[in-house]
Amino acid sequence: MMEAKAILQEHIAKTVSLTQDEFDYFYSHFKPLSFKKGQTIISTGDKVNCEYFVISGCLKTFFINDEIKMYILQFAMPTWWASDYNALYNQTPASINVDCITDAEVLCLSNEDREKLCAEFHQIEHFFRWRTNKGYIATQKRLLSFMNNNVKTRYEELLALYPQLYNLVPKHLIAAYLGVSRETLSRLHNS
Amino acid sequence: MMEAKAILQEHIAKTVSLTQDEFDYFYSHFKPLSFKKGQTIISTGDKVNCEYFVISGCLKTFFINDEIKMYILQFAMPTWWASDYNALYNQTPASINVDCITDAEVLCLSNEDREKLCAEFHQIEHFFRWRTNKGYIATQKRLLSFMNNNVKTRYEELLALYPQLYNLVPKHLIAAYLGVSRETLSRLHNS
DNA sequence: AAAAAACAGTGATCTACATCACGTAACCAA
DNA sequence: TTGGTTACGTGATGTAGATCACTGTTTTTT
Repeated sequence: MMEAKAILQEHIAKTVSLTQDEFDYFYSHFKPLSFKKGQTIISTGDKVNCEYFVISGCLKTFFINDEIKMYILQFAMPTWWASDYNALYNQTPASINVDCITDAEVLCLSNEDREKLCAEFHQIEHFFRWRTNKGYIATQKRLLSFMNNNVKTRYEELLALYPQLYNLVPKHLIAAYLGVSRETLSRLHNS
Repeated sequence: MMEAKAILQEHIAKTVSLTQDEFDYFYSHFKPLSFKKGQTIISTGDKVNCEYFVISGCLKTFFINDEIKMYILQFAMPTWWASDYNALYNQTPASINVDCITDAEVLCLSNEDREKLCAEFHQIEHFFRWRTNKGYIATQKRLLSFMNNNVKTRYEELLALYPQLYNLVPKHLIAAYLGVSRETLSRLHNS
């Protein structure tokens, strides 16, 4: 966990410049946590207080329909942020879940602390505006791809973007991200 | 166009409080524009300089695939913002289009001016962070609905959220928003 | 008012993907 | 080692929605 601070600092520095003192203060609000493969971080119905910055490992944020089907919104890799943002910002019970695909180390930031930091430091508010911006644009692109492309194209798009995923996560999770049955995904290889 | 300023002011006030002087200064960066039904605001390939705040009428932002199929990302109604945000923020050529479903009045804000205002006024940066937040959460919800629900459910969801749409926009545009053929949407009524 | 364009409904057929069912291999934990 | 769970592949069949083709109606343009 030695390098968690450095990883966050480098991540922030890509968008805004903080003095070392400012960053130290910023970092002091994060709580490092370790999780084992399979552990749950947020469950449907929970009160959501934090968002999570991934240092190592891989999380997934997902929705379960009819207690049966799972749809994955995001695979969260190192330097990605994950939470149920709807629940977090609106202080409603979680409607999606977050858990660990692999062992994972994360930094946890509470909603209150984020808002406090945003109010205290204009630069930090700027950082979070840009972070959300990127998420918004990426989600919009994914929505378009969903409307526009068939499963095979979306699969190739995903692997082009995140080649590590192919070996890191089981195929049925990739299917759940693509919104397709695992059988159909399996058959895609042979065509 | 008398009330454009009041409409924007009320919209902003829901998220942040600016003094009248601050708001006057903020407003001075917006340029009022009027468009006729059918007019194009942003076309694929354009350099995108502005985002648009809708005062009256209805815009659509959409993507055209293979010069044939259209997918609508957003119907922009009064007090909504519209642009190709990917192109706007990353200064790349537009990949989506914006045009007018009805006659429309909008307020136009340039990318430069937004960033300048955000840098000058912490509160304004805060406003734009929250606006993007809401867009991000809404887009994520729509993505989930896309994965999870069939056309009929998505159609009912849309009409529940925006009852005006049914009479305001032609059915084939609603089909293009739902990502379904106009024939299928038409058949939905009878079932 | 006439012509043209856009909008809307419906039948027939096609297809991508879902679902069900089954078999096999890999990876655990006791 | 063994039994159990999870992952993966593949055939058979079902179905939501796409596509094509045609018709009628409403709106816009001249």
